[in-house]
Amino acid sequence: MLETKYDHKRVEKGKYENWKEKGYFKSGDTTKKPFCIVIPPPNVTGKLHLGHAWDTSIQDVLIRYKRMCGYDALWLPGMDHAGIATQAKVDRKLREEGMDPRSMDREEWLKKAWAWKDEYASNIHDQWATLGLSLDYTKERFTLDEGLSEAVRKVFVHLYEEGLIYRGERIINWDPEAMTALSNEEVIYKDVEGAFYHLKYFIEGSDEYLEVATTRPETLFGDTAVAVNPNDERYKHLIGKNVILPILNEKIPVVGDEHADMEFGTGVVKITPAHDPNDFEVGNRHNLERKIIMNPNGTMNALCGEKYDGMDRFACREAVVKDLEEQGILIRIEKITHNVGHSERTDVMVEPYLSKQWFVRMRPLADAVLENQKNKDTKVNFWPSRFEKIMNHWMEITYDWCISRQLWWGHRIPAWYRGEEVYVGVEEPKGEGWIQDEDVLDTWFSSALWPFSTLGWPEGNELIERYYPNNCLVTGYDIIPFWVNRMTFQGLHFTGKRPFEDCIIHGLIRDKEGRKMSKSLGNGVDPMDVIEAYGADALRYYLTTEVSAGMDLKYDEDKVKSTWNFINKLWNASRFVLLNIENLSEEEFTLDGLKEEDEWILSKLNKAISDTRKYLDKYEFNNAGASLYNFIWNDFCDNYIEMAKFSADDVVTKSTLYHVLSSVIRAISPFMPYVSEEIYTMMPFKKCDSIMIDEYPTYSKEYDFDTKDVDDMLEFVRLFRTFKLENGVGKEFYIEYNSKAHYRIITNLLKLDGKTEGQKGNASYDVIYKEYSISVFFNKDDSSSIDAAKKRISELEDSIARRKKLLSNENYTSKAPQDIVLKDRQKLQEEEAELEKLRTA
RNA sequence: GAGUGAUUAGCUCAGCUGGUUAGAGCGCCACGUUGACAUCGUGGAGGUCGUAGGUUCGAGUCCUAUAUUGCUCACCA
Repeated sequence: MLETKYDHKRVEKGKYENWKEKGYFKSGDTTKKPFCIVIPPPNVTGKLHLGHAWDTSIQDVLIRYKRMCGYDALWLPGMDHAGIATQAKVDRKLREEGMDPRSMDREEWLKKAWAWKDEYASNIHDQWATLGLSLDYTKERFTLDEGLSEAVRKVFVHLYEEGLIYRGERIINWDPEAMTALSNEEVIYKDVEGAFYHLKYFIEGSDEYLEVATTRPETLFGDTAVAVNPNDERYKHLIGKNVILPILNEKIPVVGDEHADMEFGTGVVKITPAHDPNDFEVGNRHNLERKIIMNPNGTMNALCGEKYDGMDRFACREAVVKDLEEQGILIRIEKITHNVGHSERTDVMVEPYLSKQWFVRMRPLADAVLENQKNKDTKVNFWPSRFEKIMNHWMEITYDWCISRQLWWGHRIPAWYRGEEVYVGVEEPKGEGWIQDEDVLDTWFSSALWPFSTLGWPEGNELIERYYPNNCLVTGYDIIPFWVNRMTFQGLHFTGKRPFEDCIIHGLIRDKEGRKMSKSLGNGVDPMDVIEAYGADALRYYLTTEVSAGMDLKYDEDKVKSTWNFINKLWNASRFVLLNIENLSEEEFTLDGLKEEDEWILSKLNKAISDTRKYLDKYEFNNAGASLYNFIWNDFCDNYIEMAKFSADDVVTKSTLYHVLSSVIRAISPFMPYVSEEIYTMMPFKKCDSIMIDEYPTYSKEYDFDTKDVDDMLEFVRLFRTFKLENGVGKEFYIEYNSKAHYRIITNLLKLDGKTEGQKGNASYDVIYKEYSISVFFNKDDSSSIDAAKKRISELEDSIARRKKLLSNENYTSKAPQDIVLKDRQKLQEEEAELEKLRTA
């Protein structure tokens, strides 16, 4: 039998292993309609955090719900190799062990990385299990699997042949620590303290100079021109002349280019084509030389002169400024705060760097998405819909995607070189002397294929046929640019279909103060610690029902605690029911001859179930949770169970208790799989071996009744209690029933049995509501304190006056919908009747 | 600079296509251990829904402006 207290550790122990062993997580029953979600693959870099717990809990609620609704539910698990993130961590670990990762052999290094992957994958599996996620492990994939790698090569080659992938020299975002290129999305802009250094660039053969302001004086070694606006009257005449580049004392031309903004600064810009994207464009327009003056690790190279060769870029800035000052070139230093790009993974300042990289030509792919989003039958539907704008905006402004990374951990680019020859193909080219590109692809290049590569694409097979497009994708809004957008254009391009019909977007987890959870702030919370303290069920319910769709969530442990209390409440209600229906058999079970309170709770149950289903179908998990919470706590525990106590021997009461409890635990099971299973197994009879393969409860028309009478009685009970408390009636009092209404439930709930005999007190009061009226006599020295009636009368008078005024407004009665006006008229009548009774009492 | 959210009770949040007297949890106050639960029960206090206009018979909800704050994107060398 159940303990008096819910023990989450005992309840959750062993259940997951049992479900997994019995094969309940497996998909593939082709007699059913398919429903498929693929998990956003977590990085194999570490532990899952609260954000993962939130994201996966939502998916598990959905998949369990659909499974119980009779779908062949596939939730496909997997992980992401997470190129740069993993490589950075593996390198760090190797360094800690005294090894230099960069001097290792590539194959040797990869062995270490795979060992790391295995270790972390196993941690993640344990965490998934603890969370209770019903993932179909028979279909688990990893982004570096052979099948997925083949899909990646196929996509690369295909896009190359279509001219949508090309290799070119461009300014890209360079991470000098990881020593790799980055995409725009991997760059995070932060405000930093900096300065404008105003410098003199002397005009050749003259004492005159142009005043050039720059935030990066160390890049002057790469300057190959100075630009002024061709319409700028101040400098127009200088176009075509030369200026002297400081320190190096080289001649560089003055060019006229629109890029120079007359309004900004001095109107003169130094042009460094190899180290600034705008300057690169200017350089192209004027055929300027591209001087790369830095090494890949962020140190200066020989072009900067002997003094600066090998110096770190930041040390070089200081040294250059000092030299310029000594040479009288530095006019002044103006302190400013500006936005500077940092690497998402290593947090170092990103260097705009001229480099030969592979790119995806985005425009045609993005346009296809924009076009498809106009078709309501084939578009990706966002929930909430406002997030579609984020995707569309990105599609409108996106430009070519740099996909090559100078890393080892990832899919090696399927391109081979032999002298000037380039070969791009799925397989290695035949013949001697071919050398494969050393670089790997951006992690997101492979994740973009996840919805179909995991199902076996490019081989056409029954998995693709059956589960693609996926029904849903669940992720946070921060991932839309990185992932959702790329899945969408790749899906459209390669399968001709959207990758998923619905894209459910949630927010970010923040700490109690609203700050992002991060390692540097030390405000992170480990979901495993929360589960240890309150159980997976409490954490899951809390995360999935706390906020409305798309909103951020401020994590508050007290709320997890109160969710635990809610589960304890459900636990104890179940305990009461199970104690009372211990020997109820399936044959005895009957819902014939329902009492009015039975009809009442069954109707409330119906409402709760249909609301819950309605909300789950709209992915409004918070509303679904609230509807179950209110039903369980208010209707079932506070009211029905109290009423049932007075007829607990009745087989109809027992059957009703059974029916309600059985429905409730099934309805809440997707949120709380463990505790619902525990209660399910203790039911005297049940349909299945596990709640997770039983049916989700449905609305049943035959058990929908008019509940007004019981609602009225409960309202009377509330008024009676209020009166007793406010007037300090205490336990000793005497009552008289004043009307012929039946008082069975009221008498029981208020424990009025035996209150019709004994001493009448000196004070008295009539509690009246609708057809119910009871006079209460009790002892009180100061009977003048009884003002509850006055209070109620004045409430009624106010309300009646308000309503009369409203109903006398012809604009209202003629323009408002008639059912609403009718309701007002009825309500007015009721209030007037009640007031009349109170006055005559 | 552009886009997009938020602003409702002390705190954290709900509030669907506009409908009467705006809800929940936690916290607070009073009372209460009757055999599911004190991790509980009963009752209560507490909000002019950021501000100013407008549309409407009727606005937390729609429109305009504005303030504060968050996020995304783009940015000035």
